[in-house]
Amino acid sequence: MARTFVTAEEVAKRAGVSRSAVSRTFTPGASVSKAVRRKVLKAAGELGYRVNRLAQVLNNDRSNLIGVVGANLSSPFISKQLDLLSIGLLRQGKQCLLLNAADARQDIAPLIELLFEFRAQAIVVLSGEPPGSIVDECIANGVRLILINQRLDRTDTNMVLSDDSHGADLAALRLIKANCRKVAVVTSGSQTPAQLRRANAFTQRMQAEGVEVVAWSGGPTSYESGLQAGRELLADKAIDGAFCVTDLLALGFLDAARLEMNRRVPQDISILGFDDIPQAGWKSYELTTVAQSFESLTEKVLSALDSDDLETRLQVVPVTLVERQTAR
Amino acid sequence: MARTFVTAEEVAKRAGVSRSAVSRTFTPGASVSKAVRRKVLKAAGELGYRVNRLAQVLNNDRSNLIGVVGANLSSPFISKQLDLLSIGLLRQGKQCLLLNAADARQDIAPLIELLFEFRAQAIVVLSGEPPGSIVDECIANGVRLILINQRLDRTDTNMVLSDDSHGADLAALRLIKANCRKVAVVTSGSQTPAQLRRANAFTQRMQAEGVEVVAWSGGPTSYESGLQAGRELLADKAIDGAFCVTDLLALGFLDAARLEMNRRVPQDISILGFDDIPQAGWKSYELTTVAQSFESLTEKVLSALDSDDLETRLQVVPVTLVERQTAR
DNA sequence: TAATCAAATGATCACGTGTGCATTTTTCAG
DNA sequence: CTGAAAAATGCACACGTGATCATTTGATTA
Repeated sequence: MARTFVTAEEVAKRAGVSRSAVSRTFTPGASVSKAVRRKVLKAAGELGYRVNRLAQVLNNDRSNLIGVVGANLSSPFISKQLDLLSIGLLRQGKQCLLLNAADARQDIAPLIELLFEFRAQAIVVLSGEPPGSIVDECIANGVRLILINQRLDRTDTNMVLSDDSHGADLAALRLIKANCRKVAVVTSGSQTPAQLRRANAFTQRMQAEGVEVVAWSGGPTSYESGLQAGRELLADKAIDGAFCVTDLLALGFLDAARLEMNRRVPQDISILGFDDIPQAGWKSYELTTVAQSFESLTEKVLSALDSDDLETRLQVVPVTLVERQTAR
Repeated sequence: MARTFVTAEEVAKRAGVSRSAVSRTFTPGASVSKAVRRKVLKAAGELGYRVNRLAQVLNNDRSNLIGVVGANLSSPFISKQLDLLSIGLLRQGKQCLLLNAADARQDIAPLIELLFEFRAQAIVVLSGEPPGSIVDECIANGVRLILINQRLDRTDTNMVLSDDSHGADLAALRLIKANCRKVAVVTSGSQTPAQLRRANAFTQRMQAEGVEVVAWSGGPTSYESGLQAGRELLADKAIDGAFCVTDLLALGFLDAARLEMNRRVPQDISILGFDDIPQAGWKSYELTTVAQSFESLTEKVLSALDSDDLETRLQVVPVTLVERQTAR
């Protein structure tokens, strides 16, 4: 028990060849005769030999390890993202070193430093904002850094993000079309940059159109926070529209409106979300929402990882309004 | 650009000490004088030195890498599991190497072999059944294998699973209490062992009580499959109870019943689920369900990883019935 | 001060690979 | 059959670290 792994040396001895031959057998494009290759593969199979990738990296320096940092991994939005990303990475022959930031407010710098120690080739940040010093360090060490839905004010980092402000604009126009006179904009208490961009763009547009806007903010980015928002905001009978910057918030708000605050949706109030998580399409909700394309986001991230051009730094993915049943 | 990482050698040179001193500075419990440690830390800080964990592993053989294999990472159940697990691993100072099996039916053997190459200390399987040969290989190489909600017929593997049959029993008793006369049991087409255990235990109990049971199976484990099940099954007006072996299925079934097949829940039909995912508690559903304790499951896994006793192989975590509004 | 002992230090080895280099074997054309 | 080119092979080095060991430094006691 607790035996150690088989080494190339042992395989070589058993096959009656040099260790180099073993190494070459498992190195594509290397020069080995058929006969030797066969002997090596036979011995390797019998012993259960596996190349030690950690030792490989030592003189290869291509670790194929991609660090992924994120929080709230069980939220529908992030988990979908992680799902697609991890599938794509595997397809690219890369491995996914996952670090959970647990709390979204937690500083992710220590996690990224940990990834440095593992010589990660690149780091994908699903949520949380890396401090500038860390970004510098990534560049200094040749580690590619890719931020999702995070906009940093620098030109030396890869950023892939949905078109938040345009999405917020779509939401605003939709509520105007629904003839709303007084609308709520709901964000979570964590106030991520993406949420702020959406809320601000929305508010700006609505006010430009002369519609009164009430802002609400609180709690984590969750269904429960949306519920709470609905309970508090809908004490005001005048509110006839709401833009929740996240679907989770919107679904909670929707339930509060219909089931607790006695509103008919969309007759009495129009409710819009953002993200288009699977639950938004469930029959009990049929939420009208601004859809991010998870597939496009992931595709951009993967291509940024794969290609060697460091040109296209900022990639904005278009969003679309998905009409369902919660807007008049 | 694409500069390489700083090595201990360079730090030593800058600090005017030997490389050994650098190594010792970063090795807890090693013998270094205050003065040298200070010089080393200063130089390391200036150069941005990070220990190379991959090189460490080479003569340490404690990689601290834990392989995690799973499919459907964006499903509420699996993602919650992964969330808790990755947090716990980080807290234990271990790293999480995530491999996404994409399709639940996919053979996970190649993924586990890949983890061998990275010298993973242990492997946690969230979903999918590893072939026996792989299990043998894990043991031969001293890699601890931990299966979640997967019961293998061998005594040399760690298994952590919820008490499926008891849970199914709870569900059966609840439907009997609701005076159901003809009930449906819904599984997905993937028919995982866990799903089968639940369905079988349920069916057995119901039939023992003289209640007629109709089985339905199809599609992936998803909301949509539950919807489909509801549409097809509820053409039969006699069905007055349903046990869906997964909450996702149950929520789809519930929506089909109420919104498409014109049933009142729970007056006309009682619907039970299994898992207790967050959505089950949402106000629009209020699903009565058998709850798995995500926390307990994760805790067992983590302790199995941490401790060195290989005694307790099979750990069964109790389940509880959560009463909400979908059972009469 | 001298003797004893603990602490600190540097050189060296081991970990498991891939690869450059020199050498040997095989292939092929004349 | 011979000579040249090509392919295959083994040796040795490098990758970056932790640990062992002998040696040196510093502190403590008589």
